[in-house]
Amino acid sequence: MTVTNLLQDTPFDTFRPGQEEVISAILSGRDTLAVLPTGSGKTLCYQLPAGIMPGLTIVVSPLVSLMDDQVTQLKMNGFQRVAALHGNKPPAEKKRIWQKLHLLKLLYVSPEMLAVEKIRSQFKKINVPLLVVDEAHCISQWGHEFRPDYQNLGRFRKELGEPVLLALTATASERVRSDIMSSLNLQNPVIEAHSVNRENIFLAIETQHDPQSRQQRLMELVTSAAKPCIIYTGTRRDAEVWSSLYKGASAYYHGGMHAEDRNSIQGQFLYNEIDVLFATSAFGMGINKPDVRSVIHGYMPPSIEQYVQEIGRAGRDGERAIAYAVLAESDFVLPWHFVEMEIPGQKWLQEELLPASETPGKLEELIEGAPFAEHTTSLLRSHLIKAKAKGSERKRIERLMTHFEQRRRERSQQIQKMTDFVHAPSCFRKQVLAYFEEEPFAADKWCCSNCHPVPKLSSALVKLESTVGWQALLKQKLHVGAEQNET
DNA sequence: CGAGCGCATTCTAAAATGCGCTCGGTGCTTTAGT
Repeated sequence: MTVTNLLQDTPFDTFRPGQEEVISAILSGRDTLAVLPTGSGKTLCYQLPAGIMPGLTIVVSPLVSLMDDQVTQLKMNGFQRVAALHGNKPPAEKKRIWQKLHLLKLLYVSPEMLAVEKIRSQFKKINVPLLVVDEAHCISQWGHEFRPDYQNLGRFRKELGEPVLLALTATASERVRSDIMSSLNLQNPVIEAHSVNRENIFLAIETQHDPQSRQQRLMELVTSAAKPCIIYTGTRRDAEVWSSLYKGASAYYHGGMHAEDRNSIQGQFLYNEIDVLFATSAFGMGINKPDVRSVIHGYMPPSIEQYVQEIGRAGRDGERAIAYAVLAESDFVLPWHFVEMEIPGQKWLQEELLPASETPGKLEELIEGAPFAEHTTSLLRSHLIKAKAKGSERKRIERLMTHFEQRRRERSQQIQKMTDFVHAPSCFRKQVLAYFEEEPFAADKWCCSNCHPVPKLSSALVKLESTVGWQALLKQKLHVGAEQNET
């Protein structure tokens, strides 16, 4: 039986690029790292094997909303033996899932769920042939500081008896790939990687001296930009203020809002009731809106990876789009502040933490009052207070110091590379590809502001309707019936 | 680091200036049940 025959029981006729390779690798028992662009049907890569392999496939997913979306999509496609287990579920439903665990083929969970001892022990009792880590770049992007449970997935896998592992993501530099592989303990995995290059997105970057002129320029750009348009901001306040300053209809979106409001705004943007959205980096993961024509950055992302992820939300339909960044001097400072807030420096470690560890009770007091982000405080707490029973204190502090030093170095390098990137006079596309260690490529006319004059944002749409539009339309017609649900 | 806020100061007033303080991004979880 060939892998293609497996499509018989699905709504699909053919595989998209990469899917067949990934599925074959999994079915032959190989660990797989799949770096596939959004829109390439990543869900099928584990849905098919999960249906075939005996037992329960566990999918680790970063967001509750993402889990629920996937479950809804799969059920709509006729795949019923699937559920999501998370804290927003009413207790009665959670209980039902536990009782029917043996009837399920796919179960979505968060990494935090897997950190709960009682939950892990339940999973250890059943047969788990395949463990999937969706949006696997989170291991590297969030796992070190923000969501440390991402670092424990490797241990969880070992506890389950080393099931086959599939790591899925849309963007992963060499650094992120090796981070994923070492964290999940992937031995000699099959790597199915496709280019991060998005030929249809024009890259433009400019720097204004002061925040006022940036704000003014940003407003001009948003006004003339082809819609729908996402404007990424560095702070929640900027998202709110700029949204109120913008003359047309717009909305804002950030992590400090109530879930209902976030859902409602997201829905309105998805269904074109709002075509201008000012958002922090909270917006985007798992959002599949094909026709976003412009992504405008009013802040500098802390890494090239994050920049690529955010601009990648434009032009998913393959038609032309523009990614525009308008930066101000102050933007180059903000990411350094987040490093300061999350990773204790040598000075604090040497002059505060080390002396405090000599006096009983002083350590707790120092950690609770430390000037760091909440998740950093809890990391210090769990490493130095809760873990007190084992090992010498001095040794544990020294290990932490080495760890923090390395993390500061890594984060600093990412920020520095991003800063160098926006200032460089050479082709932005070539720079991005070089960062991802891909072959150099410069698009003919639709490339970047260092290669060509920036086209008028609104012209993107016009051009598409007259020239590229009919081709896309034809392609769509020819593929009717073969379309897969994007996940 | 630096933007933005409240507050005090400042030539009897009013608006402007300056000081010190605060804040700045991403999300998950606390199984159930007599």
